[in-house]
Amino acid sequence: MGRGKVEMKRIENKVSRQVTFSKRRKGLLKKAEELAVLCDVDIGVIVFSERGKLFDYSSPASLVDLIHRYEAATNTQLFHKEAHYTDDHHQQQQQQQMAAEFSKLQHEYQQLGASLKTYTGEDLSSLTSVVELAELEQQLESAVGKVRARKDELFINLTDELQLKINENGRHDDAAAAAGVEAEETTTMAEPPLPQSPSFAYLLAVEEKSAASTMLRLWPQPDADADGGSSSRRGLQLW
Amino acid sequence: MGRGKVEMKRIENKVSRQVTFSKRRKGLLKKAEELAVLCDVDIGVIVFSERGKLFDYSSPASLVDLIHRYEAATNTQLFHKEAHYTDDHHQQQQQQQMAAEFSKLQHEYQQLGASLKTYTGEDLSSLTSVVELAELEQQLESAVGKVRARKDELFINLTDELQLKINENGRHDDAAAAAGVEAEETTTMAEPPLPQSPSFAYLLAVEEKSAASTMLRLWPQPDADADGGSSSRRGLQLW
DNA sequence: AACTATTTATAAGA
DNA sequence: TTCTTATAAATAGTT
Repeated sequence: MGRGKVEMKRIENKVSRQVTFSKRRKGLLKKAEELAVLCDVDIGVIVFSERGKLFDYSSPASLVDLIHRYEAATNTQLFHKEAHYTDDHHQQQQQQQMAAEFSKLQHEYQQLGASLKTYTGEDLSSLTSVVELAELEQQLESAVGKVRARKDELFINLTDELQLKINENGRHDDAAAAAGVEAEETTTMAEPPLPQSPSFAYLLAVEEKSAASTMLRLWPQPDADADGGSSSRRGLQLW
Repeated sequence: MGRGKVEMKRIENKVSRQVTFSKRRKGLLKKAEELAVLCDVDIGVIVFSERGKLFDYSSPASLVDLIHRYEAATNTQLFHKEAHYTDDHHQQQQQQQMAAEFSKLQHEYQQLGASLKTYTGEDLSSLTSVVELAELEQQLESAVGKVRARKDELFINLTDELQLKINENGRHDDAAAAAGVEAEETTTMAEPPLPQSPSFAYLLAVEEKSAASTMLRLWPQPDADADGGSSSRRGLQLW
């Protein structure tokens, strides 16, 4: 409809193209409006110019509504709306699971804390019977035994090392009685009296406080058994 | 363009309207395509018939892409896409924070567990010096003292209650030596021998296991002091 | 942007 | 629906 037929291909002349775009765009939107009015239907038109400028028409509904209708009609929305929903859902599930684990861990943490307080004797309210208390007492004594054993082990290693050093230096032949007695605590047998050196004396002074609580202890089996017949665990302790 | 002019208003005749819709819709889409081709632009057309049927045209991009471009150009997308983004972002932050707290709690939980193992004597590897071990020993002994005190307190309460019941019943004048000895553990002084009753005997049997570990204990001050000079805490224990 | 020759779209009828 | 056709409308090329 013009002075000549136009080939249905891109107009290479830029000016012509832009002019045509302007004319035909106007015509398109007019046609769209006519169709919408005459036939009472929903129409939306989106046009982007070469430079990216937006021209649109929609009636009677808004283009946004039309887009939603379009998404609903084609399930195109899956590409972002439902994808988002899926992500959300997944994320929510993860978060809920993490919250549950968090809560669980929190509970266990509190339980552990309570156990520790019980073990420290700081809070014994969870133990209501004499039996329970006695069991805890046993456990604690078992722990004391282990700690003491380890301590003595370390202590003896230290003294041995010192002995070695002293022997290498080839001096210090004084008789040191007190140190020997304290070391006997765990070995329960006589060791050669340890020579006294300035550094060794310092160590003994540091340990004197704890060593003083375990001067003499005798019993059939020093094993730290968790439970069982405690009737066999009898002995004599002097401290 | 037809046999007569048409008024720009809804065509009331249904058939005419539908026919016109069909013709003009085709024309509109054709015009849209021509515009897109001739002018090399992006065009999208959405048409819903009265009955809701969708007719669309888009070129060269897909309608979905056009819709995205439309959303981008108008910020219409804020209505759901960006809202979703905001939610996501917020949710992610929350989740990260929770993850951080979870990790922290997990660490603290493990620390507590290690403390407990240390306290139990189960794992003393964290204590490398004799001094540390000696301190733990002291703490444990303090704990033992507290537990023992609590146990004895409970025990004495029990025996007192029994005594009361027995006195109310006004019978049973047998001499019960063993029970008396066990009660002495904490009181450290002679109490009148407790009369023996069937229920009391039962209780003693229940407690015998724990009571067996503290048959006789003598020392200047039975206080369970946390620290201080332990040089004064000496005594004799037979169990 | 206006003009106008011409093409195209389409209303009405079949 | 589709075809026909008279005619309204759109628009290419010109000014």
